[in-house]
Amino acid sequence: MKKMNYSRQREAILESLHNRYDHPTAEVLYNDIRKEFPNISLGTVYRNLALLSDNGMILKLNCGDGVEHFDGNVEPHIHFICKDCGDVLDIKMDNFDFINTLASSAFDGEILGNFTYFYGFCKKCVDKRKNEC
Amino acid sequence: MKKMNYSRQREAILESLHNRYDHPTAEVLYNDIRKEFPNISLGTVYRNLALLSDNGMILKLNCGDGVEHFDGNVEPHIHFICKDCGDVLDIKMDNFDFINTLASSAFDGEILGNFTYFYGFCKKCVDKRKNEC
DNA sequence: ATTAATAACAGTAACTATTACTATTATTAT
DNA sequence: ATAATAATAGTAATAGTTACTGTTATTAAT
Repeated sequence: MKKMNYSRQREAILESLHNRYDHPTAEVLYNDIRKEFPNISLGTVYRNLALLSDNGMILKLNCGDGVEHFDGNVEPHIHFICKDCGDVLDIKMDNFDFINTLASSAFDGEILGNFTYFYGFCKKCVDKRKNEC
Repeated sequence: MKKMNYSRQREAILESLHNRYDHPTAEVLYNDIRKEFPNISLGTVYRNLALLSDNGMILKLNCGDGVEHFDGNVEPHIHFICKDCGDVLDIKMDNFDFINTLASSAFDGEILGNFTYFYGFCKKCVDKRKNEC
């Protein structure tokens, strides 16, 4: 692990990530952190997100929208993507890695794991739709 | 569905996709098709891939490497990504959408489905590693 | 078969997300 | 306090993708 000096910007990025629930993109974090550090540069945000995820302190997520999302919660958990608002939320469900065994027996190679995202409508958007009717 | 006139370029793209097993990117398809149509433009490849996937004739895959991959097989099936060579292969396994039910009971919203990718080493790369030892 | 309407094209420019570069500033160990 | 260097802001560069433009190909109607 490369030596890391303390930096206030990096601390703010990590803190912002820990205070959120929606697994933001670099751009979203950048706009959030600019309230506290108006001069922070987008490059700093990207560089620190890369450092933090390389060191296992945050997760980098590919949610299928072509943009990187970040997660301050490194405990194993599952992600849900809202088709309506695009938010990425956590699902605290039991581990289902037994599907790896199902896949192994149908595949001629070595299965190490899976990435799985659930999608649908989050509570917020389900309620919004109800109110529109 | 928007009106589509016949085009030789589009036919070649679809045919190339049907003849492959590795779920290529637009760039890879472009280089493949240039053997037959040396003047085809990358924009034409992208435009046709978008048209074909909008019309349900091919699949657009987000495999987590930040680049779009395409699949000429629209039958429901599962994908595997090789950590070594990057190839995206099919797994013909039983449907495991019962995990949606597991997720639903742990989530306060509406679960419609999941995307799942398995990863590991494909047969080709497992064999390559054996030979290196 | 000709023609008119327009879909598709090649080539290029523009755009978006991300990474790399550079001169300056901040942190840390001595 | 100082020296070494990590981190920064600001900017330039890159990669993947989409949009634009004038020309060509396809189609449907005469």
